[in-house]
Amino acid sequence: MRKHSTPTLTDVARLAGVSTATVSRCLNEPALVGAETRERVLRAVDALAYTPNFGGRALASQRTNTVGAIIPTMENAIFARGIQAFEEELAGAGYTLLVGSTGYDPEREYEQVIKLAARGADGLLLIGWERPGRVIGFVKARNFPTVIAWNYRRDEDLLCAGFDNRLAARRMAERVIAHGHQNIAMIAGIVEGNDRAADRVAGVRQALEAAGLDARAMTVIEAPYTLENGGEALRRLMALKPRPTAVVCGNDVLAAGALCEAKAMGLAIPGDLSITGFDNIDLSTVVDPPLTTVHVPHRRMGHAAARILLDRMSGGNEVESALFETEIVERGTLGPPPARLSRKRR
Amino acid sequence: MRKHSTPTLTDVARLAGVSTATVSRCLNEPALVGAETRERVLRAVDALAYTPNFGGRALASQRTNTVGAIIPTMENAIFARGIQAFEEELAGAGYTLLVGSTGYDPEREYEQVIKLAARGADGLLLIGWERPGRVIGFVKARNFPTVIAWNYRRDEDLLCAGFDNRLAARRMAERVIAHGHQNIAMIAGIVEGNDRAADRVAGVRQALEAAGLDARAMTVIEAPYTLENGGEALRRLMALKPRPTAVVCGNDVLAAGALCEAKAMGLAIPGDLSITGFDNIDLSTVVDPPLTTVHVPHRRMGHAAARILLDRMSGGNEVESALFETEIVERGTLGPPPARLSRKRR
DNA sequence: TTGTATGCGTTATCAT
DNA sequence: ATGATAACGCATACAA
Repeated sequence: MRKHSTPTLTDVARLAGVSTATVSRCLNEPALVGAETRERVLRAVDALAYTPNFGGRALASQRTNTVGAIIPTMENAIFARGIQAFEEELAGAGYTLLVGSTGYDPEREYEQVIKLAARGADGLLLIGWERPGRVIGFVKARNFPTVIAWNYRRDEDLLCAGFDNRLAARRMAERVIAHGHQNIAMIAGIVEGNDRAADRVAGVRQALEAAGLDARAMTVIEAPYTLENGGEALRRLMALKPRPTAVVCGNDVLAAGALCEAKAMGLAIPGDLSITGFDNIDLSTVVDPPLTTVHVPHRRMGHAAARILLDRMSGGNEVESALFETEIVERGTLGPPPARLSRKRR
Repeated sequence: MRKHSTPTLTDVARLAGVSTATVSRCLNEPALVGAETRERVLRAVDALAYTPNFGGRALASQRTNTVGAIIPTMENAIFARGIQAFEEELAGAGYTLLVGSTGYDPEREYEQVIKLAARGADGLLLIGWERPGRVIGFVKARNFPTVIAWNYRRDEDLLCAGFDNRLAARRMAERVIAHGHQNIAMIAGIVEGNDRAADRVAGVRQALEAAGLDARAMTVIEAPYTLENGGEALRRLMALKPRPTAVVCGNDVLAAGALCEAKAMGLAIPGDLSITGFDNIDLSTVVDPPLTTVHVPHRRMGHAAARILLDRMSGGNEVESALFETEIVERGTLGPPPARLSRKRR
């Protein structure tokens, strides 16, 4: 006896008194089979609780109706909404989504790509553009249907569904500057190997420069996206002299962490300090005061990514990359800087 | 040309000038092959960027080194930590985790089980006990290695790694009562088909009863775990006369939503109203005031579930179900009831 | 140590 | 409309 014996096509065929070919047809092209036979076969399928073996099917048909998505993390909600939408659209077309995460480690991403390819994924979604050459090399060499999400870029042979992280961050920084801030610091994600994080820093720098402020003097603390890191970064920022009057964060989680820590330090938000987020995840509405942040149309982006990929997988070539607009949602953490300039003078 | 042509064992064998069997051995049992041959084979593997085809391997070996986990949702963080730990332990033993979600729909859970079985999963993790008979029927009929997590129960043939949801909720309610509350309401998850949610309600009822309060009179609002639902439920609760002085929530997300709404209504927490959560996810630390909630040792539970499953998959039978203790973490949302009794008298 | 040969469960081609 | 049968890519029992 096998470990847990599973009925096979042969079992069904025997029980129904037909050939395996007929059973297979019943399941895949029911139209090609006689009504009465079909009846009998389906009864047998039911009786045995038969389910087609995936490996066998993949081997014989060279397709899996499976696509893989590799995201940096499942731990926080950043990717949940977009991937969910991606999955929905794919499911509608009969595809199953397999998702793997890397913990922001490029090496693990490569492993995951290989693994998904070995599992016969028909297509692939990757987050962002910056990664070791061999991942892209693999994808291009195999002509593997792939879509890049979460960051927009023009590219000769890879399509994407994303937004302009640099511009979005720039707009937010401009808004902060418009409120009167001159001394702005930033808490960003780890920039190395993460083009979204890097672009967000670059965007803030651009805004400073355009406003005639010293962009290179801006303090940027990089840290993985956790509440604790946000809090710790804020503490370091508040030890600076002069203190920044606004902290632009590359992510809502960092911003929420910073916000809590600031309150714990007795700072009034936004009275003493302004803080902004990025992503507009649920978390940003529930902190007090709620975060002023950048809204990203995650769901639409996920849907678009799926449509692009479906087109590529079916050999199409007409769909184009999709660029999405972001939007600033002003809530409670951005205000004018405190009017303490006089203090210095004394 | 195939859609995206992938090198096979045969290609590697040809290039290395050996048989396919030798190549296979090189990859699976390197010790059994000569050093010089191995060298040559591995070079060929590298040159072709060969990766074993998963379907072929599964078909030939009848194993996939894959286990499936089916969870109600990936949307909020409830399951993230535990599943992460589960995955880590599994990865250490060479297994890959596939996770599917159901949106709390039992029908979809059945589909996912079938799908994972068809994909050749060697084992399965399910959340909680209550589900339509055919899922359990399938698992038992196939003798499919399975572990139940997130809720402890003694069972003749299914093992689990979980905690006592009823008792945990009861202890929390006892704590609330000890603070002097007599009029307690509850915001719970949807109880139907969710034994964790049901047990938590039952636990609170037990505590009331044991304290001589009218357990059946307690108002319970059931809702899916979202911030909005928590907020809306709170509004309904606050319309009750007399108003409850404490709201016990079956989940941190509901509690956070309720907390925000309460503050928006101008209520002081815990001065005017006490609120408690359940799960101790990150969210609970970042709201203001931070949530008093029930800590669940998610990581240890995930690890234990993995060890149980690994044992079952390797034909073992010695590991037992694991029961974990929970712990109340008092933070800022539980206090004594407001002393307004006099008001009624006037 | 290495090679030969068979079978895993399915699909797809070709007959009938 | 249905049935034989040859792949698909790999692991493994057995032979050498």
